[in-house]
Amino acid sequence: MWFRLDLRLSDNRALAAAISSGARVIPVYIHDPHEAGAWSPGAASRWWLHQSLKSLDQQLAENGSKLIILQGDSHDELIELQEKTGATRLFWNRRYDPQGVRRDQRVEAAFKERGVKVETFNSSLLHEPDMVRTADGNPFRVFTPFWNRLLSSLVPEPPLAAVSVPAMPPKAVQSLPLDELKLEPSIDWAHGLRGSWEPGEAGAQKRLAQFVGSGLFSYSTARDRPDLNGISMLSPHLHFGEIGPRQVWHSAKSALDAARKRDARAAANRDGSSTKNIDVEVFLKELGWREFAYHVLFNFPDTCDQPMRKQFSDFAWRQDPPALRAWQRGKTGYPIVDAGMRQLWHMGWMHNRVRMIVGSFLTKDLLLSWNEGAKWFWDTLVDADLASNTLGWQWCAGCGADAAPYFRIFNPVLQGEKFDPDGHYIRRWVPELAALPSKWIHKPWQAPETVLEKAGVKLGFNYPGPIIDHAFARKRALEALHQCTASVPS
DNA sequence: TGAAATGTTGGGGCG
DNA sequence: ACGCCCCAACATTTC
Repeated sequence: MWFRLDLRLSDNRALAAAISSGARVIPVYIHDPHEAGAWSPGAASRWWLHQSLKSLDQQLAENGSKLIILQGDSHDELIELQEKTGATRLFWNRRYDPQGVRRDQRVEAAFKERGVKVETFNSSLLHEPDMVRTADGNPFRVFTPFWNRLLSSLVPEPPLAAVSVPAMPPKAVQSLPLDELKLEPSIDWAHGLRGSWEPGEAGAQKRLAQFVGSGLFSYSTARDRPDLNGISMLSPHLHFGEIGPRQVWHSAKSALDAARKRDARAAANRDGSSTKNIDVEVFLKELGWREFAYHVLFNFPDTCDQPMRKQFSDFAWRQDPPALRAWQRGKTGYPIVDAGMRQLWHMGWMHNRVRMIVGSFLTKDLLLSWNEGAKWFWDTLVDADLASNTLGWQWCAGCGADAAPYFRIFNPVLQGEKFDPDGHYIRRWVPELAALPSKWIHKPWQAPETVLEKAGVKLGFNYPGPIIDHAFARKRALEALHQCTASVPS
């Protein structure tokens, strides 16, 4: 059983099939740092991967089995392993990113040639990324019709229960010690990650239970509020396959069914206008965006570097290293932007509403390339996922599938006031502004001198003034992007 | 899964 | 009573 981004024992189809084959199962993970080229896992992802592998190995140890860890070219290592063990079959769950697909094809061909049967499964998506097409046979480029089509043609199969993995003889194969993969940082900067997350299947299940139990039925409104805990935070667990989308889907649906039954029993004198089904619908739609991201990346594999809309191919994004650095480090002078970037730096994750705001700020206010944003997120996010990251950044820049139109430019002050009305999110992540009254916390440069002084804020000294004037930046972006998009439609 | 500019409406002040 | 102006509130259009 070749583990990759499916580091769990429950609802793992390849693993379940391997075990039910009745043969002795060798669980193996192969670390190949060069395989994905520029999109090899970033620092935050490697930290997570280390913890997740450790967790999986512990789970396997409880069964008397263990995770065999290897390092090197996947194809070569697997061939060698097969020769050593005489394995007769190879199981894995399919990858759908371009590099993963190519690698899998190569391995599959090699093993077929050697007479070893390869069996592959889908455990990471609700659908095969090339399952649905528009009426004229093309991949979808717009989310809503994609999702409608998927919903009408998809009955997510129920998740599989956890399996117990048969014990392995003690000296079956040599495994590298996990530490030897050097996934963890040599200078320990990961305390913020440790304090925020529990990588591994158990941690994923806890998150899911927590969300379904207390956040699901306020999701449709609370999801936009970075100052609340209204979201599942499952993204890194889903990325590493510590939990699968079928499990999430099923859990949300079951909770809805249960709630409906309760409501029906107690419904005597209520109007029955529960919005629970809306909440669940909106939540499941987010799984849908994940599916859409893979649909797009699978069918347009060069979009991780290249804009999908070709008129953006030679758009003159500015070069401005100091501005880029200010954005990365959360020192733009716009509190909501800085709060987001600092949250990212601290915990390897950012609320999605704030991702849109910082993405708009980078690409439209600063006119820096979305590629820069994608690279930074790739290195700092624990949920860095090639499909979602690519779709998200091209959405922000306006050059991708179902992207924000060029004139949609977020005002960081208004966004802050709308989605963090009491400034709690700012106070948590930008402590130098904590004493400012809510009225000014999203625009400290407009606050009266006396207010700033009382709050201990010295603009330009302990908190930067705005790195750029938004009204000016907006006009500049409109002009540049209008030029770019006007010539050729689509 | 925006924001700003521009247009419209209607109440109230006031000559 | 009437017309005029102001302007807030809301709606529509434009970027």
